[in-house]
Amino acid sequence: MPIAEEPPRSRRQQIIDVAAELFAERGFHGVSIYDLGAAMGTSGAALYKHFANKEALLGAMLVGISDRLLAEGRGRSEAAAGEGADAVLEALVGWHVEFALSHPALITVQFRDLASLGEKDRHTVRQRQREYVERWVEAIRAATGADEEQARSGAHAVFGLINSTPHSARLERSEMAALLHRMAMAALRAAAAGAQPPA
Amino acid sequence: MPIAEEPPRSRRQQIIDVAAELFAERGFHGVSIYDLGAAMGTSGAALYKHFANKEALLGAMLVGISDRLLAEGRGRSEAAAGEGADAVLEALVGWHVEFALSHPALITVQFRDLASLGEKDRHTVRQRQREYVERWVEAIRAATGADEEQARSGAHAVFGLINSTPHSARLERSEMAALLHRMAMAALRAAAAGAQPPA
DNA sequence: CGGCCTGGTTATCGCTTGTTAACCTCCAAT
DNA sequence: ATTGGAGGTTAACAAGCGATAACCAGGCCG
Repeated sequence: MPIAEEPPRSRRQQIIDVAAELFAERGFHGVSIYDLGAAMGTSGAALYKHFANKEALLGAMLVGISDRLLAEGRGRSEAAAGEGADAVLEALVGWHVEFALSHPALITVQFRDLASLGEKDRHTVRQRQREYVERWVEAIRAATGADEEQARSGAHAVFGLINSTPHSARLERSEMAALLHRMAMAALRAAAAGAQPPA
Repeated sequence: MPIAEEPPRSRRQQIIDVAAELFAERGFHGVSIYDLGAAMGTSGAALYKHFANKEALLGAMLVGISDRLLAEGRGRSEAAAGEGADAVLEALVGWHVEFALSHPALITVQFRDLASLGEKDRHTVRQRQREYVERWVEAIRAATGADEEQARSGAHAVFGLINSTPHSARLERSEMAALLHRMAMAALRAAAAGAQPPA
């Protein structure tokens, strides 16, 4: 049997977790297979029992995260759909803030080392990201009346805002979450102000 | 004479510019000296006529940018000081937006590859950055009444928002500038809402 | 008991990388 | 005219990298 995909979790995931930390600090190319082994308490080569190569490790990491981000984002926004357009946007913001605060390393790696991915994985991740952004675009348009391009650029800007978490991190977590949430919502509502007056 | 610092500009700066582009795409460790040479139309080793080593190139680049960011930020905020606290904040936002839109690659590299710097340069850059942030913190506190930690985290968040530019870039430049400006100001005013009611 | 996955080990290979050395070629100024 | 520096060349090197091979220990299953 070829190197399969299944072993449901735990060793593989453990490696991904410590790798995320290292990649976030020094970048994909800045971390050697030897470093990874050392951080796991094993020796470099052991990694190849779990991943075909270094690139595949990054692939599993980034596909995993973009998958989760999208799935949960979709779930939460659908759950809030009954409560109106504003509630959907709040749900998305809440989820993204929560995720960014819980996994700063993953956030960092995701759009620092996307370019180091193999073509296939990169394509997959990009697709998930596009779909995730699309959710946001729809929610923003519905809640604020912004036009499509405003909404798209606004969404990216707010990702940048929320993802800034790894670079500051002074406040307590709950305070930080509240701050980011507040700022993100205010920024989004301001995004629309170009075309329509606030609907 | 040891490898001096002076040649006022042009070849050295030219190298820094194309290096910034490459580093932004693939990261510091993802770009080889050979790649750099090729992008300059010369051959790898030629680089050592201008920089002591690869790290020194990155150093010159990041020290240069943090220098400029701080100097101009200081200048503009002082120029606006007469027109009130709000004008100072607007000036800082305006400058940062302008810079981010003009030099997306530099922005990307600055806080993607800071960790790859030698200790000395890293220290220098960090100091400039801290001073720059301090300007923002003061301006935010004066304009919104936020407390210190809120202002600091808020500043970082807004940097993230504005620096998101390289990742979206669909709108026309002037529209994008207006959008980012609007969003940034709204986010900053929302940052205060934790402690004081809006002053 | 015997077998065989699973997750390790060490040794080794070949390629790439950063860096240096030695040499060449224009200008510009003495 | 010559000299010297600035900027470039090719060749070579040592180190580090990703990857592979061959081998080994233990726990679970028949």
